[in-house]
Amino acid sequence: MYSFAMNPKQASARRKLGTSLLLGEQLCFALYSTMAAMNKVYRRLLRELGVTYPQYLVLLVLWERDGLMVSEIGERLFLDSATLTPLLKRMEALGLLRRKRARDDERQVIVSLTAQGLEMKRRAAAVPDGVFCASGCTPVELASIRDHLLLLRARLLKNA
Amino acid sequence: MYSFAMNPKQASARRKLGTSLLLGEQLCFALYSTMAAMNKVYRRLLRELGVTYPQYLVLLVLWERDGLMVSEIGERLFLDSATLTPLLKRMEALGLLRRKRARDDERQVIVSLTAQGLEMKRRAAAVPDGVFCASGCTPVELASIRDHLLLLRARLLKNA
DNA sequence: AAACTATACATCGTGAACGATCTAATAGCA
DNA sequence: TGCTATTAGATCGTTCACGATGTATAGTTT
Repeated sequence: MYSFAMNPKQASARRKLGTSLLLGEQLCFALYSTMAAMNKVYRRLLRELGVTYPQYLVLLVLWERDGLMVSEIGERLFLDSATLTPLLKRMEALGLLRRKRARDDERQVIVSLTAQGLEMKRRAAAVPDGVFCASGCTPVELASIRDHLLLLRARLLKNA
Repeated sequence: MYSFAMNPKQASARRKLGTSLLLGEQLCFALYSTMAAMNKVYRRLLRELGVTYPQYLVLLVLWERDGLMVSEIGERLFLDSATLTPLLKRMEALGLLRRKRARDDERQVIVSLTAQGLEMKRRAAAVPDGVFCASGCTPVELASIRDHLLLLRARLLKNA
């Protein structure tokens, strides 16, 4: 017993353009709800490590390259200081990293891993495999979705 | 000047499995950051309507079918009452909808659009078009990504 | 009827996300 | 030297998201 604003013909025309007001047809809701489902999987996997997904992302960045400025972490994760500062403080309280002002430019806060933060990389090795299993997709499928998303992201940021 | 834990050969083997610890290769981060970019586009488009993206999702659901229970809205959006109750209260305060207990079963709260909430559908017609333009993708591309994501979402929820 | 279970929401606490605004430090320049 | 602009973070207020828990109602069992 649904009430549509458009008649079926109009709706079909809009569907072809990908611009429907129907929830089930929107790419963005697919993105939103898939992200939520993915988050649920990660939460379960990360619980034993004691970190959240955004915190795990910060660790990924620092495992690739340690001793970054807050803004450099932000560039990689598309987050600004309003989000990162409290997040990093929580991680510092957990003993995963240290934050200290650079001597040569005291505006900068350098973030570096503690021994505990480094050691966690070993324990986190199982996480991507767990996600891979939960996804039930082939590596080729996953890579294909990923590359399409990255293309979409680039276009969205250009037009944002 | 990056420091990898794995040598290139190991990394390549893992890449093939889609289970790398490298940020740039993870589907999940592509999802996460693309969602954030999409959110940015929506925020701009929805600002003149005075609603947030999750509020817009609730409107989409109610425009398709009015007078739903809180839990029915939650099923469609994959959200629970802890998220929806305050969100719906804010929307009620904005005058977009009404919440009232069902007479026959007083556990249920029935959510129905006000005239203002219904009328907003007309003004929101431009939103999907705006997103479509910002995406810079063809309708076929968008539908393809969407369908891949929905498949992934179904598998993730099954294994969550 | 009393006791139990399930359902439908509400509440609480924590952790993001981000626009807007603030402060301190640095850089550029006359 | 001063003046301004820029940069790097921090802070504030609002909104989501969700696990855990509470509460009232409804249904079911004994």
